[in-house]
Amino acid sequence: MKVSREQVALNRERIVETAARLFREKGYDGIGVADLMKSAGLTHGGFYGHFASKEDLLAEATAYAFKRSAERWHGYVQQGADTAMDKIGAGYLSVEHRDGPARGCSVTSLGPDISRLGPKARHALTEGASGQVAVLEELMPGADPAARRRLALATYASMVGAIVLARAVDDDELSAEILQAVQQSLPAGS
Amino acid sequence: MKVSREQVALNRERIVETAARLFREKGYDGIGVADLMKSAGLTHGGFYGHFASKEDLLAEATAYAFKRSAERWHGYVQQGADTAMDKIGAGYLSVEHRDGPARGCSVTSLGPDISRLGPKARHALTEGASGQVAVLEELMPGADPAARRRLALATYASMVGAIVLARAVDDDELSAEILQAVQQSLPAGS
DNA sequence: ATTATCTATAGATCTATAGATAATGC
DNA sequence: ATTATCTATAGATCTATAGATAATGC
Repeated sequence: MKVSREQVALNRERIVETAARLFREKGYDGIGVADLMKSAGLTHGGFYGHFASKEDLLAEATAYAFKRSAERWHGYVQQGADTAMDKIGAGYLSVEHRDGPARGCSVTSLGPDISRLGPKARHALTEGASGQVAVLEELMPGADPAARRRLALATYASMVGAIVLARAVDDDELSAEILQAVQQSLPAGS
Repeated sequence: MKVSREQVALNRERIVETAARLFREKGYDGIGVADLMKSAGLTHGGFYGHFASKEDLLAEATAYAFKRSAERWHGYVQQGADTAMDKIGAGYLSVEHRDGPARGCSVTSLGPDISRLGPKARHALTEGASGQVAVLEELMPGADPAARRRLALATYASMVGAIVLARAVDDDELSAEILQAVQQSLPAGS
C-alpha cells in the first residue's frame, strides 16, 4: 500500500484542502477524522502518518484557507486600487459568501471554535487575518497611516460581524439587510 | 425523588442559566448534557423531563442570554440616551467582554454553531439580535429612520466582528487594537 | 529495507431512553 | 396516584494507536 513520494505529497495536500472545506462548512466538531479522510479518498488510519492530531490539521487548513482568500483580494488590488475595496466588499458581503462558508472567510465560520482551541490554529488565524487587514490598510482613504490602520481594522470587523450575523438569523430579509447596510458603510476608495 | 412544583421550576431555570453560561464558554459541542446537569446540581437522566433535546435547551439558553444582555442595554438607555451608545460600546468592546464569553453576547460565542443547527436556536438568536439592533437604532444620530436603521445594523456588525476577532487572535496587542479601532469608529450620540 | 496506507480496535466519549425510587399533592 | 429525579445502559459516535500489507526506492 505504499505510494510514491509525489503521491504522498498530493495526498497530504488533498487532506488539507478537504479539511479546509469541511471544517468551514461543518465546524471543527462537525466532521470527524474518519469522514474527513473518506472525503479525501483515503482511510481513517492513514491520517496520523500525515498529522500529529486533528487540531494540527485545523491549523494547516486554516492557513491554507487564508492563503486562498488573500490571493483573491490581491487579485482585486492588481486590477486597480481605486475599485479594489468595492470588489472586496461586494464579494465578502455577497449572498454567495453567506451561503457558501466552505469556501469563505475562516474567521466567520471557525472564529469561536479556534478561540477555544490550542495555539497552532489561533496563530494561523492571526497570521491570516493580519494579512487581510494589511490589504485593507492600503485601500483606506486618508493620508495618516495610523488612521488608515484603524479604519482597516474597523472595516474588517464590520465585514466579519456581518457574515456571522447574516448566517445565523433565520429571517432572509433581515439577513440581506445586514449585508447591504455594512456594504453601504464601507469607506470609499482612497 | 419527586420535588415540589416550585422546586421543579427552579431546577429548570437553573439548567437554562447553567447552559447559557457553559454553551457560551465552551461552544455547543464543548459541553455534554451529563456535565451540564452536573453543573446544575442534577443528574444526567433528569434532563429529558425538562427538555426534549439538547438543541431545544440551546434555544432556551440563547433566549435567556439575550434577555440579560437587553436588560443591560436598556439600563444604559434609561441612564440617559446621550451617553448610552458610549456605555454600550465601552462595555461590549471591553477586555472583560472579550475574556468573559460565558456572560457575553451569544452571537460572538455561538453564532457559527447556531448557523448550523435547527430552527429553534436560530429563531432565538434572530429575536435577540433584532432586539439589540432596535436599541441601537434609537441611539443613532440623524433624522432619517432608514439611515439610522442602516447605521445601527452596521454598528452592531462591527461590534460582533470585533469580539470574534479579538478573541481568536493570539496577539494581545492586535486584540486590543481591534477593540479600540472599532470603539473609535462608533457613531457619536444622536 | 523502508514506509505510506490499510484494517481493526482500544478507550473514551456522546445523546437519549428505560425502569426504579421516593416524595408531592390530590 | 402521580411524577420529578435517579441509576443504569443502549447504541452510536469520537480520536488515536497497533500491527499487517504491499509498493517504492535505495
